[in-house]
Amino acid sequence: MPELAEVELARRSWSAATGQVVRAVASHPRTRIFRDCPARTIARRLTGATFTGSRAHGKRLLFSFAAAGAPARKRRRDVLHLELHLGMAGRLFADGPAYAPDKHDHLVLGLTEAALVFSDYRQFGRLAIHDDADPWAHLPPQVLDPAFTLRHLTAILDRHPNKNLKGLLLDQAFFPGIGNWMADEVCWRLGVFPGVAARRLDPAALRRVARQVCRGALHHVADKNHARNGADGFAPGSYVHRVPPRAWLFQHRWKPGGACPRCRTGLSRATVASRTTAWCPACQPPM
DNA sequence: GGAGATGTTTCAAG
DNA sequence: GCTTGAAACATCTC
Repeated sequence: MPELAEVELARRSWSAATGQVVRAVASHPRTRIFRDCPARTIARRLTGATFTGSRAHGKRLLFSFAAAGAPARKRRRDVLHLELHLGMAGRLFADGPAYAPDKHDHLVLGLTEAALVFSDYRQFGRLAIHDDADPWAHLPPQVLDPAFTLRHLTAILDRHPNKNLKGLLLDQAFFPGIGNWMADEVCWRLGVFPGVAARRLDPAALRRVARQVCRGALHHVADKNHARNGADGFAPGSYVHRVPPRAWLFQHRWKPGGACPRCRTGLSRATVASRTTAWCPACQPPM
């Protein structure tokens, strides 16, 4: 599930515990989640560390800690980061410090006043520990970054003239954070069949629509006024999961007999770029 | 029981 | 070298 907005929600669910100290780390050490970094390494490095902050980039999450025992004045040097990817079914949530881990809770950070949980029944998610000051220095610009310029996008399209639009949108090196439903949403708003080759696209229109969909997804799914932890009567740490409005393709793409919210034509479905893809045959005629 | 899944990596083939 | 496509991963839901 997790795309841009849900990753942001996941980040916020843990960030409420910023400032607390990790007292204990519990895990299911033999699961695939730990294929990049052994569970015991994570437990050893994080125990005693102070949770100092978090960032998200596309579908990646980075939680920063001040190492255990570092004098306060030196803490800026003794940073370590827990990087996390939610894969297909991973989720993060916070609970009380006495939380009892469930079957698929692969990592539980026991903090002073909360438990931070990474749960993932499919185990496509992954974890890693970084020591560099900025482990994300090499990542490409995000769609909503100022650096995601028309020139930047035009260069991508020029380099991959035969790649199709859907495949382009799903590539995290080009459009970090865009996943299957957001890719379909962009194609639909653009009025372009997802299988169309990059060389036939208008870079300015693609940039504008991709930014619209990213902004809209963050607004509708993870707006701070709606989705803050503890807001709307939800328990602290729980997910508050909104969905985009009915005018978005999102609301119709999985429904049997789902119709285009713009022209009411029945939606088509097929595999494009190896992923299930929905589009409107009238608004996005295959060319 | 079988198919498919809002993801990524790897590998083979064109 | 570049691109595409399929398989693999593990488990749940329909």
